[in-house]
Amino acid sequence: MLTIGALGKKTGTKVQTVRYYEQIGLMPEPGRTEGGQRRYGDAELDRLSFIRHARQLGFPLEAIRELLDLSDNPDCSCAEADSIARRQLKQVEQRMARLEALRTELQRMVHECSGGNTSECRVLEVLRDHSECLTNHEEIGA
Amino acid sequence: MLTIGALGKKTGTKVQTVRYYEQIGLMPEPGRTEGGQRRYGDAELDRLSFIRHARQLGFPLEAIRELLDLSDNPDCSCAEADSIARRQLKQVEQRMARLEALRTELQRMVHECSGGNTSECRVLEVLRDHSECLTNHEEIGA
DNA sequence: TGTACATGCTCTAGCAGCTAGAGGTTCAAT
DNA sequence: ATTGAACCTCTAGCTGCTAGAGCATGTACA
Repeated sequence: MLTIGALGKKTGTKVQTVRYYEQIGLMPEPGRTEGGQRRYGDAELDRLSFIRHARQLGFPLEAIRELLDLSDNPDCSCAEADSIARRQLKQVEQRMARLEALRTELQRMVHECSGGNTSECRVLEVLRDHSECLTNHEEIGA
Repeated sequence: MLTIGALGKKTGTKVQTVRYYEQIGLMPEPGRTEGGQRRYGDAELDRLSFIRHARQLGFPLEAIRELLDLSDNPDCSCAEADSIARRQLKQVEQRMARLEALRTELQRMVHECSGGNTSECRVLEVLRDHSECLTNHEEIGA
């Protein structure tokens, strides 16, 4: 039986995060000691490992919830899990493409900066005038 | 003189967002009509364009605050603006490297999935067992 | 001049996915 | 019995917005 701290250590999860997962229903309510402390077994360890691994791959918690459901029903078709993964892959590819464009623009800004004072700083100039940009980087935040 | 809605339209910013920028001190308090509605001039238009452009390039609001300060003092050395841009470039490059690793892993998951039921789904298997991963993707969220 | 109605106002709460802290309790070792 | 680390709950905060309630203003048209 593991304490919440031990569970956290084994999975690389902060204690608060484990409790948070419980709160939003991603982790089950565990057993408790007489004094009210959480104790975890192997099933919970596996589940949390699954969650953390999926998080490392960038899956949002809602997708992980679905994946856990699928994983709990071994007779379901795996098509759905596959489509969740494909969706995630697509997102990653989109973000990469966007970052690529940003990198190009930032490199250009930085390389052209000659080091005078701010009145002739290329970095600030480019920010002031969007038309100086070569690439499209319309959407914010992706 | 522009209403907040017109300003938003010109810069691709939602009205709420403009007010938010004012609230956190990134945009100045504008003049008001007798009835209390905000009215903006060209200086504010330029400032908001600057902010939005920097956001599109992924700069966090705090960095933008610094860049605006620098931009307001044309005699300062541009070294600082340069270093902010370099920092941002570095972050973009780090994120790209991370996404690259994730993409590889997700591609592998997806390509190996043969389409049976979930008990033998590669997607779920990989998530269950981290040791199946080829790449390191330790940190979450980057 | 009246009236419709788009747009404006403030205030509060919510999103993801945690993280940190206050103030108090339990557990395990000595 | 006592210490001290680790646990408990609860609340609030982070980034960068976004949405909605409930009301006021501004403008165009008849």
